[in-house]
Amino acid sequence: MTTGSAGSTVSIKEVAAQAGVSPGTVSNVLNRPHKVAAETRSRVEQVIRELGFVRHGSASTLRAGHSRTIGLSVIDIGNPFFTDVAAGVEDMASELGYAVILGNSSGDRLKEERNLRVFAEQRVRGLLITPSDEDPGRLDVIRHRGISVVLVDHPAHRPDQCSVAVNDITGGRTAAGHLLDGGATRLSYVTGPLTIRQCLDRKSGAEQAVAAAGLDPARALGVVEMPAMNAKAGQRAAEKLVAGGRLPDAIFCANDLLALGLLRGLLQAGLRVPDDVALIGYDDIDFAAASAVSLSSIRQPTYKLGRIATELLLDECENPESHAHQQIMFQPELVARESTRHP
Amino acid sequence: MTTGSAGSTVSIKEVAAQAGVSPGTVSNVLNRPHKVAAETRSRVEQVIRELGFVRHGSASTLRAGHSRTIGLSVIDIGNPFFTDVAAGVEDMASELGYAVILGNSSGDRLKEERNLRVFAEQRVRGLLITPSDEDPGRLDVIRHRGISVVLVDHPAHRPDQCSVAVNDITGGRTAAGHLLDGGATRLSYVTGPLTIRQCLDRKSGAEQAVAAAGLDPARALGVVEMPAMNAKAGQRAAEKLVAGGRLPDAIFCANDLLALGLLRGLLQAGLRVPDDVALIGYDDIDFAAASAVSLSSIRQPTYKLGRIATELLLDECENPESHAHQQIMFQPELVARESTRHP
DNA sequence: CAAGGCCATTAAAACGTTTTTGGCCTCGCA
DNA sequence: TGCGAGGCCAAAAACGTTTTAATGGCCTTG
Repeated sequence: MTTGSAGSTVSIKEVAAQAGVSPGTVSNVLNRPHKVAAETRSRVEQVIRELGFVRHGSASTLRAGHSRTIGLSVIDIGNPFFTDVAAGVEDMASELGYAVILGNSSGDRLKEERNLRVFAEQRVRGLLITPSDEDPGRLDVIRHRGISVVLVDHPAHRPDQCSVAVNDITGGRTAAGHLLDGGATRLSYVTGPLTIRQCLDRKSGAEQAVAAAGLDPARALGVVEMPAMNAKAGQRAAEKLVAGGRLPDAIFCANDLLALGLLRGLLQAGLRVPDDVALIGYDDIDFAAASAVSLSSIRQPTYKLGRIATELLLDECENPESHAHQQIMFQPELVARESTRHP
Repeated sequence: MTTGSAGSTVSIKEVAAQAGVSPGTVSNVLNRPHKVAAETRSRVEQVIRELGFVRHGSASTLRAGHSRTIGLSVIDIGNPFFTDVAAGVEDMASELGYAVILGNSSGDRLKEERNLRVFAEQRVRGLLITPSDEDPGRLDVIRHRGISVVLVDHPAHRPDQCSVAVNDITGGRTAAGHLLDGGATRLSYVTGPLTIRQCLDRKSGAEQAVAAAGLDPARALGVVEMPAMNAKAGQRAAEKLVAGGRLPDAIFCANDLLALGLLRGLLQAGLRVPDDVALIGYDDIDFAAASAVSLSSIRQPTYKLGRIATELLLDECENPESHAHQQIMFQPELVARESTRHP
């Protein structure tokens, strides 16, 4: 008999009665075990097990003023990048005893607002968010409630704010530099909307690399801007490039989904990768290594991003006085595979 | 001035005072708008907006006895299959005003238990779970708390339980049948652990198809069982098959991740797909269509699975008396692409 | 004109914890 | 033996909402 009776939920009071102590003592066993005598403690713990007591999180939140949940708002849970981040968040949160409420905005501002509202209602202890645009106002209404916010995959512009990001300029420079190292002189950058910071930064990096190679970015770096960042858009980009004639020597895609679609389009058009055209993606998602011509990419520490962001957030929540805000910037890493194999 | 003053959180009492009504009336405006006079209602709503009031979810949960969150426990959030399901759950829950707490077990039973505990603490209104094994006992401790459970991608064995699943036997039969239709006579089934129900059911289906074609399953259907179900395992399976000589005419993989890895392994070994060997996967994840040789697959209504499961769950929670338990079984669908193009 | 019924609202209790305050008991020391 | 200190625990208030029972006013009806 290790579970309580069916259907009913057992409260701290019943545990207290059964153990012959007061509810306050049971609460202490739960939250400040060191403050209660060893013998009493073990007796209470025994009863807790016997009755199958589990704390009522809402009552706890109500009285304590804060919950043990954090909110995670991402732009596209279907993108393996965010999935990996979410896995990191979930693991770290779980280790620290927190639950994660997931909000997926799908890039829709209305959905994002609705999610923020839910987070506010749930009185999440803190919020992890990859903002879908640069508007800081929406976050203020959360912050004004006293909820800490950590930006994920987005550098904070203000010092009173933690953030965890990866240097996209370096990444863009590395990717383009790698293509140039392979002998390419005419590059294309296939990207999603340039209103997205990541896309824009990677473009800047690529331009830097082109300039550093003594070329004129305006001539040597064509830009193909697609409305979406998935495989379908990548394939359309390939068709566009092929139809336009005068293919570049090498192509840099703003993410791997685009690159995989592009790869397929190129192969279907009878082109060889990397012989006719080299190709590099971004994110190094699992599928990059598994595609027919394995895809070179720029690896980001996604899982780690999620873990660290969670750690920062909970440190800020639990130790507000000693907490030092940090804007962490990781460096991405080149992963060279077949799609950019140099001749 | 549409937001309340910074730092402090405004309660229902302050709204009541400001609007010149009692807290109970404000609560009624929130929960039973029809019970309050139109004029009073609009006045209260006005004040709510002005003060930026948002309901304290925990207080509400505590008093009302149930929350507006549901738990979602999946086996591997990194698998696009589950990601799609999660997206469906999240969308439907959000539409119905519920938040989703995500739990990822990574196939680890301990993590699953920990997640269930968190769900219990949070007093989730209901639970969606893809059980990682057949043990029903773990769920009983949740159900005994009065929390409704809907099984996802797993048929319920009991009539007092909702479930949403896809017929894996039909799927296996369809996949193998398609390969046989293409002229194959020697098949291989590359699968994850056969302790996983889905893997086993798909195998049964494949055996049925082979038998229906007048062949002996024991001879015509080789089975390659891998410990994992990702691309890496698929590639190793390819190496295994190639090294073993005597390749099959066609290969059926228990999921697309395996198939994509296998595809790469075959191509690297200089084999042509589908000319030398045909290949079909399972799940029809996005990447299946984007691989160099586009992958035939068995499509499951994943997103819909998530939506319907959520709908069933919340109907059960909100209308316990009128709710009729349902065990829904969808039929999967063949998606033929290049990897099984018949000569 | 009085009685009864209906409607909108209020007052107050309750949900299950946490936390503060204070009291008892024991132990050590003078 | 007396006193102070400190450890352990009990009692009670408080968190913000929901909900039930009660109240008051107004309208209808006899």
